[in-house]
Amino acid sequence: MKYNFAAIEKKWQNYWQEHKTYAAVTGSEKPKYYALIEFPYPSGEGLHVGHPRPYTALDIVARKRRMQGYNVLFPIGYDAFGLPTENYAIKNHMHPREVTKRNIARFSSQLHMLGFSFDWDRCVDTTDPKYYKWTQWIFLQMFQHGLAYKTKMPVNWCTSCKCVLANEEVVNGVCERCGSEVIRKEKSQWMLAITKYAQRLLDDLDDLDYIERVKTQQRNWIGRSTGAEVKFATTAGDEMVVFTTRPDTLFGATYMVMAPEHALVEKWADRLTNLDEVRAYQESAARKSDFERTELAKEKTGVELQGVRAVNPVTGAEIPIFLSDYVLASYGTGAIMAVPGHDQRDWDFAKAFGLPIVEVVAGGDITQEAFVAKDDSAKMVNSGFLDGMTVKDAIPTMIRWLEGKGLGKEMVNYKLRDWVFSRQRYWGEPIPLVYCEKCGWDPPPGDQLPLTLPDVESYEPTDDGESPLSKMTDWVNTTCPHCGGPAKRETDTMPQWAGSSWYFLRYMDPHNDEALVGKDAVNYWHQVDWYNGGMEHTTLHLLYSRFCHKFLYDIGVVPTKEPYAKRTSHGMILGEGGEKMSKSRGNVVNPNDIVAEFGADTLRLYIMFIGDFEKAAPWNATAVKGCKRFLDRVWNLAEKPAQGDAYTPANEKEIHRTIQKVGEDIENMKFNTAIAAMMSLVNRFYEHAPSRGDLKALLTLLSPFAPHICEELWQLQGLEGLCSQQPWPEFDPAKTVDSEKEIAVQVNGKLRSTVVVPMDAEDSAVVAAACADEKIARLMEGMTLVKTIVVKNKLVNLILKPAK
RNA sequence: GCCGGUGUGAUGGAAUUGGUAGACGUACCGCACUCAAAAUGCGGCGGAGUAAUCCGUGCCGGUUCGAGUCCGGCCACCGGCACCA
Repeated sequence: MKYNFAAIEKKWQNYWQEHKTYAAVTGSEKPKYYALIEFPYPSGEGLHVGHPRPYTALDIVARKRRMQGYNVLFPIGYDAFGLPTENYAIKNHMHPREVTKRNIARFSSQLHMLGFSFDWDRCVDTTDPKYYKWTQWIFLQMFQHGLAYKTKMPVNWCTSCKCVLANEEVVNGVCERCGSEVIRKEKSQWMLAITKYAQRLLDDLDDLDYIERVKTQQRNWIGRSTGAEVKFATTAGDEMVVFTTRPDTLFGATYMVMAPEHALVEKWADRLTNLDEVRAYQESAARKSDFERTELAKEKTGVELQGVRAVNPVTGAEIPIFLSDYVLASYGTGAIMAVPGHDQRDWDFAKAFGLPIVEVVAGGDITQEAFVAKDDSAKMVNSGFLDGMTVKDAIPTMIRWLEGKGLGKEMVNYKLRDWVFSRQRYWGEPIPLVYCEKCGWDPPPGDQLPLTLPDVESYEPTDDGESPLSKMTDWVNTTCPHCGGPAKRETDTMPQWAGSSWYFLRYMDPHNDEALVGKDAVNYWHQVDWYNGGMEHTTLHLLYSRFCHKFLYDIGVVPTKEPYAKRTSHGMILGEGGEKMSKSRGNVVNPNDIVAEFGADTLRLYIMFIGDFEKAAPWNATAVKGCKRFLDRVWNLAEKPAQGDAYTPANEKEIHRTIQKVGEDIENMKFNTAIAAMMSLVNRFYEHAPSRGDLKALLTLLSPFAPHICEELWQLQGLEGLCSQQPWPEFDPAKTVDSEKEIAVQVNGKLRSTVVVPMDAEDSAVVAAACADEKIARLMEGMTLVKTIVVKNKLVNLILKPAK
């Protein structure tokens, strides 16, 4: 009989679904294991061949854990709010809800087709009111705990999406999603105070089992720097507060710079003799997009605030104050002390504006460029009481001096900004707050959640920058829950990342209407044991969800500080030419086509065999055949019942080794070499006919990778139960070793021959065997053996010198 | 500019972490089966050389009995951050 993959795969998928073979059981006596993949955004295009890579990898892990006796939670769901769906709906005059429904149905059937062992009863959909009730609930909790606040601020505005973006969503000055220009716009926005968690998000990384590049990327994004806050007196009376990482260079501060948006400018407006010039500069800076600001980075621009001067607290000198957009309003205090001798940006500005440059750290040539010492052992000069000290000592000395005078203190700053949490679009969770002129912001009357998304006539984004919901006056106008007076609902919706910040908790208890997750469930499942996802989410979803989880920990909803114990990441599947797969390049491979031609098991196998799991790998249409051939060979070996449940002596050692190799490789995500090992075993079975016991071992090892064919062959062998429910096979280390070993013989470090010696042979015996070798004996003629190096069971190196 | 990563046959990639470079697969070549082709099975496959041998893991140098692996200096490509004081 031929290997009829289509029929076999259908048969077993139906069987698993009917029997709920992969259902997770909350409260089971077995040890629990929670394996998680990032739930997909159900786009209109359906799955492409990149999706199954992480899915298959963790499916393999989940299946192996089940065989190892764990109660496994391996769930799936849909992150379905978001712009692509909304844009599609607008274009095709459909309701986003309908588009979402259709896309989810398509994704579901494709995921079923690939035979993943998801617990489908736990499927979630972020756009389901029963789900987003709890997304809204979390937001309200944050609001009530002072972590959500509304403020008018310059935000990133995508000119095409007509929507605000988080910093994390702006890439090289353009919209991460559509690539359009992003400009700065003053808007009143809901914010989440993720910065309050910056230190914890940083510290707790240390104990997590995340791959290193994820940790460093998050650390860089959080961007902690230590230094001091310093107060400068001004001739206007107000203090100017700056942040600096180099308080040791205070003697070299020859001027001050404030961000163009700095609040003191307004306060000092009356005193400024060049107010028109200042206003003009402010306006030109405000008009610049982020992109332009960074583009023009080389040329420093600015304007002096004439009429007010600052006083350097250590030199007592009056120094000028400038506005310049190289100082960012959103970092530190929005103002700096400029030390042109030792900061290149300050140096550039000082040169452009003819300002004095003073050397306070010795070792460079400040007439040529700013001197930024590579280490902190450089010596202070022109710095009064710091003279002669190293930079290392001068920093704390200066901080203590400032503290003593009440002029400053030690200070920590982060690059991380608060999370802009409103979007002016329709297809998102409504923010459940109402505004009353008298009472301010409050949860809606009756505090009833979910606050469902009303149907509107048009989903089009508006040109005035307001959400489409703002046009729904019936819905917008409501009553104040405090005073009963007229109030208005918030019309912005939440960003895409809201629903995905906590979905892993919902999987633990997806049908609970009383709580976002029940105590029993969360105490049982605890946290995700292994989470795999894309690097592109490192500073977005992954950081947001850690923040969200820490907040839920603080209010007692979850028992762990961190959501994910382990985080790994997969490389992208590229098109045949090594370029990214995309519709416009026309190089997208549709998994349906591969499944139709070769079957799901072949696709799963190939996508895991394609290369190093962590690295990008180009798709190769002809190489898929190799995996199909392998399964054909397995089929031909095992389709007819074999005899004998013991391992065949000829195959035994190879089987034990393969069990060890496959088991270890799965744990280390080296799926490609695990498959190579099984291919080798099958090649051996073609030389030495396998017993039924040999085949059992092969089928159980292979079943996490290619579950359908293994289940079928298990049955054809007349074996009991399901292959996928067998215990994971054990290996005996003693049976993996050879009795004899071929070792390399080197002469003066070069490979010259090989000899076979008994395992663990004595060094002297190895040397003797080597010298007895014909080729070696020839090389030794007329030479003296001066030294031998023996590496047990590996090689022997003979050092020879010409005999004199 | 700063921080990561990568560089191995025609090709995707292996290499017990300093110990026989190229496992496994693809492509290609040969043989068997076939009228023939496909499929399948078996064998070959880094380069040069008839051979003995020599050369070979981006480039240059070093450490070592021994380097794809460690160190120093370059080059190329990929990713992240980027006027963060």
